[in-house]
Amino acid sequence: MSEDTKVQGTRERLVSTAADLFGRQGLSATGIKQILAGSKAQFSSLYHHFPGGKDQLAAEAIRTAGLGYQQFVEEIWDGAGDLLAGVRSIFDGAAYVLEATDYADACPIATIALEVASTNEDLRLATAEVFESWNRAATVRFVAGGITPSVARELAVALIALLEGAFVLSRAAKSPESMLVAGKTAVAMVERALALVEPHGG
Amino acid sequence: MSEDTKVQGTRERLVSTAADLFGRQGLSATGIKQILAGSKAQFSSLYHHFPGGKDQLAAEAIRTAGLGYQQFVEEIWDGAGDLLAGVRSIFDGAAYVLEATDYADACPIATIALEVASTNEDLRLATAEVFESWNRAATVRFVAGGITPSVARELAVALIALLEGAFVLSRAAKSPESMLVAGKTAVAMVERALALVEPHGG
DNA sequence: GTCTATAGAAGGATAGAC
DNA sequence: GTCTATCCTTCTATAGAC
Repeated sequence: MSEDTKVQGTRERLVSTAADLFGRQGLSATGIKQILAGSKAQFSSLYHHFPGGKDQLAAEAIRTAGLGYQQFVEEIWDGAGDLLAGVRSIFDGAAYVLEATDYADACPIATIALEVASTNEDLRLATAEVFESWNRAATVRFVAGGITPSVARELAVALIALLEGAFVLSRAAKSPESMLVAGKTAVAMVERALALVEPHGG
Repeated sequence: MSEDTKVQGTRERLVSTAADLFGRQGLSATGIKQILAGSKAQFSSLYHHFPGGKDQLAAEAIRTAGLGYQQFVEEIWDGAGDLLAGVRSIFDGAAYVLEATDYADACPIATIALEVASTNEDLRLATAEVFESWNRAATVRFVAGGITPSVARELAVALIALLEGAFVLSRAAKSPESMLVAGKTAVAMVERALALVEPHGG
């Protein structure tokens, strides 16, 4: 009867519900009661699992959702034929999810990141660590594709910036245009870098 | 003794203070009392000028700050030698402002845009209109540079996506890296488009 | 570990004197 | 138009019975 025998314990449901709500409407706009209702949990459960209250829950939601999104993207990347097809799939997939969820599901941590950047140092660090983890993962893939480490890092940063910016613009406009254009741009960028690796055709 | 004889009336101070706070910590995290304190105004002033309360003030703050940032960027662009130098200056300027303000001053409406995208249709539309206005202004400049309208539109979208995404990443990391890389990427993008316009050297 | 009840502060908004 | 005081709700967090 230990906790890990449960399919999804109260603690996991709290983190998952919190991450969803934080991603869609932000940290401050999401009340603890709303999280409890969505998790079908009680006050006592929350403060039992997270003595630090909302902030501790938020820190864990950021890390869990950030890692979850990274894994989601890496699976898409692995499923694609090559580096370039992977980049294309990431942006196409993001555009698809945006439309399918009426532009509610986007980057799980961007809203929190902007909210806390100047107001909560612990949470800011949590978001920074997530983005840095994404950067490292993308850089590794570009290096594996034969691109030099410094260029690979720049490609990774640019790719993530394009993705994050397109999330903002697409959600605001309720249109996939920005995400599709961002994808086209990212693909062109990576294509150019790869062309420098193998200037000889085929 | 009409309102416009004053240097900056209560109404203007309210909008300006609100825009600043919304941009730095978000809409939900910013209380009306905090806005009043920052504006040295009273409750009655706020509800006199904005019968619709916080939402009406937010809508006006979004439009005013959005237009203000557009003018700020357009002045930078005008001050630069050419199209390409303008793009470079925008990102360098953004990186400079980020560092100078300890990563507090970034896009004035991105935080709100993400907060309200799925929760407040009026405010979502206000943010969408601002971004569309930026898009049009940038597109016009690229077209004036000889780029075809459809490519110009894509360049504008990509430029703004890079800028917005870099704001998120740079604020989270408290580092200018993302903004500088985004600028480099934007410059390369525009360079390539211009090269197709005048393939002959000089 | 789970429930109810409630404290204590902060939120948005309004009333009414001046 | 400006000031003070206040209403009502919501928020986070805790207490205490079981």
